[in-house]
Amino acid sequence: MPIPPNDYDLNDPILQNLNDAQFEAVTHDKGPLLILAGAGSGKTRVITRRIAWLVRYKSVFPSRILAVTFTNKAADEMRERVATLLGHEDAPRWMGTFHSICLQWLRRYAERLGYPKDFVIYDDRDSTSAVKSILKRFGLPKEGASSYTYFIDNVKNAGKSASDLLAATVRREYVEVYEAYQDDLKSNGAMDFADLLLLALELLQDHEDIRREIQSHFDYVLVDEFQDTNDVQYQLLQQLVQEHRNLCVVGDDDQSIYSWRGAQIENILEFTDNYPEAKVVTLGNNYRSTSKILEAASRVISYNDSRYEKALTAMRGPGHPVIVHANLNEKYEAEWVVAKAIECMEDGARWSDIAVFYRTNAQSRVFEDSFGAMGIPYRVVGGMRFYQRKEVKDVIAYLRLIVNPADSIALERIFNVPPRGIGPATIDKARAAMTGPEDSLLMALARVGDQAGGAVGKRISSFIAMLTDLAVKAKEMNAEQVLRETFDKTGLLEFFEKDETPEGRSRVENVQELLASARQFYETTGLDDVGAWLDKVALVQPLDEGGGNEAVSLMTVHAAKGLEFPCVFVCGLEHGLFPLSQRPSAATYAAPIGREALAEERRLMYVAMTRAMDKLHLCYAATRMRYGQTVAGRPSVFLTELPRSAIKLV
DNA sequence: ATCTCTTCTGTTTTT
DNA sequence: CAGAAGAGAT
Ligand SMILES: Nc1ncnc2c1ncn2[C@@H]1O[C@H](COP(=O)(O)OP(=O)(O)OP(=O)(O)O)[C@@H](O)[C@H]1O
Repeated sequence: MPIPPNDYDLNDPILQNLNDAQFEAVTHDKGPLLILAGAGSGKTRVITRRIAWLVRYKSVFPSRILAVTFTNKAADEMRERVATLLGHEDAPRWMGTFHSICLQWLRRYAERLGYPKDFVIYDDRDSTSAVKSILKRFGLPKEGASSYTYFIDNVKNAGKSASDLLAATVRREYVEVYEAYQDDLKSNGAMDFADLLLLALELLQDHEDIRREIQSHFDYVLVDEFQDTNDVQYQLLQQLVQEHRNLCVVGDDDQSIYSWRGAQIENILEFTDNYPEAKVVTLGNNYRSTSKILEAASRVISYNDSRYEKALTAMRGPGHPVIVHANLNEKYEAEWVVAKAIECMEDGARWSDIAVFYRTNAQSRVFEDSFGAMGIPYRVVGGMRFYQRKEVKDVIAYLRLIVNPADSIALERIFNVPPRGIGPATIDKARAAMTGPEDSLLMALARVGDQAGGAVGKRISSFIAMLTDLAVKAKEMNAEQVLRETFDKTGLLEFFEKDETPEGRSRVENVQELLASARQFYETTGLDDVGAWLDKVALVQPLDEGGGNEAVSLMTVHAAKGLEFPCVFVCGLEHGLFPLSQRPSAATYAAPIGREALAEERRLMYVAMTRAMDKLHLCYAATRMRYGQTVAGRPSVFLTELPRSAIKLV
């Protein structure tokens, strides 16, 4: 029985501290709902409260709500906030990224699509390896590998099939490589990130019974950061809510920063074309930033055309002006940031209130050095990702091969790590001996070994016996135990330990950390299945805990999306770096930047600036090391777009 | 097949 | 300046 509005208990934490527009959105009943609003206007607050409201006031079962977030971290945070409002037992179970949600469905239904239940997930490096081996097979130059990978990812994110491509004007070899790639992954029992979405969509579109089953699970679907969904994701949503149309999407077109991953701003701007009956709520108050910060950010984004203009009023006082500072080079820049960070701390901020943003991960190095030199705790969020490191990938490749022996990319990685007398020539033979999609590289290698006999044959058969043995044992073990057993049987850890260079030692540390992460996974989830841990490893990048809770955060602007900090530094504001130009040649620092690309860079700048609550610093360096060479830069256009009245040059 | 030394090549952004 | 890939020696 719905409670009439005047009976709402406004002291209920679920309904407290909401303005009229927010309240309206939170308590919207059935049917589509679009919340299109600027930065810091409380969009995430609305979506969180709305979930709680549905459960508490509409008696919706928590398990019948699906909430999609952009990152796993955002999902964790939302789960935590909803749990605070409702208690842990009433927090919805289905909260996560599109990828993690699709994976859960695919684990159940993969066989219906001709994939094994134990399929593995390829990251972009694995994809590139797969492409390279196809190029080799086709006799095409392997230099182009990344452009093929890029092409394949784009095509899949746009939801196009091979036949769509043939119609379009795409070079034939691209289509051929694309098709070979899909076939290879399938026969390897592997899916890449785009497949997780695309194949989940296929489940819903082509399998009536599965569609009904999944659709009947959810009464309400809510999506945060909707401006960064791609076509496939949007189609998934449309399938899910087909019957009840209870779809709530939340976003800001000015914060769309993932077009390179297929994100379509049109999804949010044209939402009402697909859902004409949608209720549209705009939130016009910014609660996060001081008015000077908001004024500066709003001015910058106003230089973009074709936006959906949203009035945004600062709810806070003027505060400090935005500080703009020029530096001699990137080292001075980092030192200036550290000095200013110390000032912030002396003014009462905690280290964790401070964040440093940059455009590219490579820039983090100097800041790490400078904060480290002053003994200030810091953590690098994202960055050179842990699970992508060579040694970590090697270890994981063993586990993948144990779970899924068809994974040829994993086998090619580790067949001779540590060296066991099986060389590239032998693997080439095995590859040539493969008979078709039903065959696997590992089986072919076994046959080659049998035929060869002698020393090589013996090495191969003992390698295969070892893997088989591990696979049998793994069924009875959790991930940590399998890792230890693998180290024991392969001598992998000793192999890494033999290298006593600093890099070698850090490799060993990373492998140890991997063990710890596997142990922690088992302790927190109770899942003793190696496959479950591999899924987690593929989808969730670890939050870098270096420096503990009380640490300055260093991250790319992309990683900062959705976050807020009292004290923010946006660094490297040079033409060619931020905005970044696509082809930075060695000689000239900056190439021309296209209009659309510049607009997206500007949105990125807007995201960066609007993360700041109290203090915002913008800085750049006159020269910077790039490719080991010092190059001169000039200030970013975005700096020239700042309003005089809100900034202070120091 | 393996090890070591040299060349080269390349850089957004992330699920 | 890396990190990967290639060449050449053992
Ligand atoms: N009605 C309100 N009264 C007071 N503070 C609010 C209100 N609504 C939101 N806030 C605060 O404003 C800040 C921004 O909220 P939130 O993160 O939900 O905004 P957002 O629209 O999701 O931001 P962005 O899109 O920039 O990530 C938060 O600190 C939140 O607690």
